[in-house]
Parts: sequence; C-alpha cells; structure tokens
Amino acid sequence: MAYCRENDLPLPEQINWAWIPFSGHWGISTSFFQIAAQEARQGKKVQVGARAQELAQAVADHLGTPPGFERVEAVRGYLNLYFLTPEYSRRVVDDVLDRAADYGRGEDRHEQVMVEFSQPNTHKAFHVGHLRSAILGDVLARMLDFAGYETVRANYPGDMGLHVIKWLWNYMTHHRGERPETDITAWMGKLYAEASKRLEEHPELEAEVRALYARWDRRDPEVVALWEETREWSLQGFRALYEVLDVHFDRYYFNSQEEQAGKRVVEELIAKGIALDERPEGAVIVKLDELLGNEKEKYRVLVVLRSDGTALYATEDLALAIQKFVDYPRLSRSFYVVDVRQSLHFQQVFKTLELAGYPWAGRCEHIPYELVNLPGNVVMASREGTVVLLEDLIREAFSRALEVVEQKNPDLSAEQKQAIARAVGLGAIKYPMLARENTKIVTFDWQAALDFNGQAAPYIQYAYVRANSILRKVGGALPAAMTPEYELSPAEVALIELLSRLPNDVQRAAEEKRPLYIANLAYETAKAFNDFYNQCPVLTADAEVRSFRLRLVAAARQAIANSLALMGITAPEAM
RNA sequence: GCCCCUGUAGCUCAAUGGACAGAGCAGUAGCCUUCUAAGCUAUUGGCUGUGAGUUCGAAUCUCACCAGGGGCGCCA
Repeated sequence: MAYCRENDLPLPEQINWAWIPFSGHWGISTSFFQIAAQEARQGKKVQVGARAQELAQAVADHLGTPPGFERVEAVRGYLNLYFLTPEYSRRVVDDVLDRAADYGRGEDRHEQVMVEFSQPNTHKAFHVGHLRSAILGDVLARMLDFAGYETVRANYPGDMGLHVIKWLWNYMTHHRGERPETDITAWMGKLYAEASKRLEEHPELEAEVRALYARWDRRDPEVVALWEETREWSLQGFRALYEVLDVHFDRYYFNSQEEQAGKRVVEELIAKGIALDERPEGAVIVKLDELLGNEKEKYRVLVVLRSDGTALYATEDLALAIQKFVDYPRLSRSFYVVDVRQSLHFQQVFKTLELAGYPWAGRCEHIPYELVNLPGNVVMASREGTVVLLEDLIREAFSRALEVVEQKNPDLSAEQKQAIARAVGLGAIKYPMLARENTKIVTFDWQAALDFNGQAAPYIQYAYVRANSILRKVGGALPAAMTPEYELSPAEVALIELLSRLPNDVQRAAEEKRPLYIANLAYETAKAFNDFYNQCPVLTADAEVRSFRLRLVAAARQAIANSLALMGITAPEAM
C-alpha cells in the first residue's frame, strides 16, 4: 500500500492474500494483475502480465524481508512471502497441542441455531436413503457447534399419515398380537411393504383402510392405543440405530402434534387475508405470486389445508416453524436438512410465514441435499423393494471390517477387534456421504461402500493409528515446546501447513454448510502425514530432530482426531 | 410451459475468479530383517458438455444451446 502511494500507483481496494499453492512451501501470496490492468485501462501502454511481474519485483525489492518471513520473491506477477518456517512451525504445533480437543474451535458467537434433520417415518423401514439426512444433519450440527454456535439438534419423525394407517390395518388384520424381536425397524418396514402389496393386489380393501382412518380421526380408543404402542416400537428402533450411528438429538417434534396447531395457523392466515378458503369446492390455498405481485411464477400456490379440512404436510410445517421459535426465542437461524425435492415447498412455507408477519421467517433456511440412489439411478423406495436397509449395511460393514482386522492384527483382543470393526465400518459408511457436494447424488453400491482403501475414512483413521503407535512406543510426556533448529523437510512443512488450516476450514464449512471441506482437509492431512511417515524417521532421528518430530506427530494425531470427530467418526487407538 | 440441480481422466469425485486442472478406484511397474504395507513410490490417462460474452486472468461469473435428474393447487 505504502509503496503504491509513494510511486503514484492506483491503490488496490484491499490486498487479497492467499496461501502459496505449492506443497512444501509455506507462506502467503498476492498478485499485481489488478493494478496492472487498471493502468492499462487508464491508457498506459502496458502489457499486463509483464507489468504485474515488474510491480511484484519492485514491491519485493521495496519490502526486503519483513520480520517473521524467510524470503520474498516475485514470480510471474505474484508476490510470494515465505514464512520463517521454524517460528511458524513452532507456533502451529504449540497451538494444536495447547488447545488439544479444542483446536479448531471457534470463538463463542453467542448465537443459538437449530438444525432439524433425519425426519424418519415411523412404521416404515430405515434405509440407506434415509441415512444421508441423518449423517449430514448430524455433522452440520457438530460443525456449527464447533464453529462457535450454540446448536439445538431437532428430529421430526412422521408418526401419523396414510402410511401409518395402512400399517395398522395390516397389523390388525394379519399380525394381531405380534411383537418385534430384533431389528425392530426392519420388521416394521416388512409389515409396511406387506400392507402396500396387499392393497395393490386387492384394491377393494382400500375401503377398510379408509374406515380405519375415519376411526383414527374420531380418536377411537382402540386405534389410538394401538398407534401409541406401535409408534413407540418404531421410535425405539430409531433410537437403537441412532445409538449405533452416534447421532443424537436434543429435541423431538412429531407431526401428529402439529396437526391441530397447524389448523389454527390456517385459520389465522384466512383471517389475515393471506389464505383463500375455497372450501367446500376447493382447498385452502395461499396464492403467493399474486400476493407478492410477481409477474412470473416463482412461489406458485401453496395448499395449506385439504378441502375436507384435514391437515397436510404444509399445515404442520407452518405450525412447526412457529413452535420452534416459541420454544427457542433466541434462535438466530432455523435450518431444515431435507432433500432437494422439497425446495419449493420450504420456500413457500417460509414466504407464507413472512407474509403473515412473523419477523423470524427470513431466518429459516432449507439445506437441500440430493438422494442416495442405487446403480442405474434407481431411487430407493420401500414400496418397490429397491432398498438397502440400514441394519443390513451396518452389519455388512462391521463384519467386513472385522475380517480385515482379524487378518491385519490377529493379536488384539476380541473386544478390541470389535471396537475397531465398529469404528472402521461406521467411518466407511459415513465418509462417502460427507466427502461430496450436498447437491450431488450418491450412488450406493456395496463394493464401494465396503472398500476400505484409498480416499476413505479408514485411510484417515489409519494415519491416526500410525501417529498413535509412534507416541505409544515413546510413552511418557512429550518434549517441551521448541523451535526446530534443523531444516524442515518439504513433507514436514506440508503437514504443518495443513494442520494450520483447520480453524479456518471449520468456519468456512459451517458458514457454507459443507462438510465436504472438513472431509477433504482430513484426507489431505492424513495423506500428508503418511508422506511424512515414510520420509521422516522419528524414533531413530537425532535428539533435537526427534523431539520436534514427536511434537509434530502428536499435533497431527490431534488435528486428525478433531476432524474425524467433526465428521462423527471414531479414531481407533489401533487397527 | 416455468423453475431448480448436475455435466471435469475409463469409473467415483476434488479444485476461496488466479500460478502446470488434482485425488482415489481401475491398469502397468516396483517397495515389508528400519516408527503397523488398511501404507508408499513411479507410470498411463483431460480441447473441464457445446458456443458466445465479461475479465489482465474462467472448470468457477453471465447468456444461449445440448444431455441427464428433479420440482411445479389438496403425496410426504
């Protein structure tokens, strides 16, 4: 800046510093293309590339080598400032070790946010397609919490609807008195699929289902009692699965509880002139584009109540959105992790609430994600039988991981092997759902899901294990904080640089709701560690080198553990 | 008809508007008396769907088109 002023050059609005994008080199860089381009526009006859390099060189000469930096160079229009590696290395390693499990954690923002995710339907199976919302939502909540937000995790099971009535009908007519044994959710799903099949084969039986729905509407005690009992079975099954997945919730909302409240909200909308009551010929609708004066259709029409007066999903969503802010008045954001097909629906609901005058409506946000399909772009649907049940996937992943650990490390105790198999199997399941854009379809196939090599969670866990193994061999306390006096190898510099990125990437991932950034960083850090592991002996190195490297290994282990924790993946002590 | 998402190596995916577009898998050739080989090294593989535009600079932003997927008044 000073140099520009002195030399009568156009001042850049701000200097954008970026990391030098070469591995093994560590520092910051900026470019001079903008200034050169500005000059060109002002009529000076300059060739932008060459002029940028000229400026970079001039500034490099002007700067000399500022304190804290090792050297400064001008390359192809870029000005690169290389850190004084020993000092920065010490700072990063010390920081990681001092803050330990909190390394990467952001400052407390004094803001409360809610993440609603998972929304499983009771009386149905839990398949791999449902897994994405559970894992994505869980990790978003972990990231937001770690980034410094007070985070409320909410679940919203669909515990009433036609699917439940169908299930109850099938149970009452064919399974009365039966109870689920193990794999509750799979059993519930089986009965639901059976109900769908029966009704498909004998459409005349629909009348019985309708009659049962009417009994539910009257709150017939027998139906209500059976619903309550069987609903609890499903919820119990879900709790067991969440436990295995290490996914937890602070708050449960049920759509059965929002039904009446939703109807009251609709009454209010009608009274305010927002909703149009076309009953009995039509439904109760909100003509959003008309209300907003939009020329082109954008929000279209939201149906908020059926013509027969019964509630829809939208009815309940209106009530739920309100309920969340009643329960948590401080909420600065209310996130909905729901698949992308419901984007329009949520835009409509939030816009309707805004029109109704709820001041927080703009703080609701839908976080869309794409589906998990089967090869050939086949959508998972219980009715079609095109599903991979979560129970089956977990069982397969665990047993496959157990096989591998038996082979790799036969001397461990059976208990240890079980724990490792769980950690590895679960990691292998979660990672592929996190290491891609939310808006990209995940194609599930067994082979890829059970491949423990390459860019996958086990690779990252293995790096952790290797670091752990070195430190275990040494035992005792780490050497005291120190600045490395020897010349660090490129592998060491690259590793330290990656360790330093965690805090920044946590913020970025939380702001953009993209676990992908953490998944990538964790993998890259593990890769850098393996590189280091192969090139830089630790235990056999000279005393001073050994001491610093031990600290570096401990820091790497910590950073990897922290990013795995952010992804809800366990770091095993051995593998 | 309108709107949204996706299109990058044979396959699955990365890449704050910046420096030679990178990984994994698959293929090929190697590395275990040395901190765990679930690892590492080397090598093969690309007009980033097409065409314009903006910019000093585009996989990235804008527009048009092509291809695939999804959503659009009483399903959830």
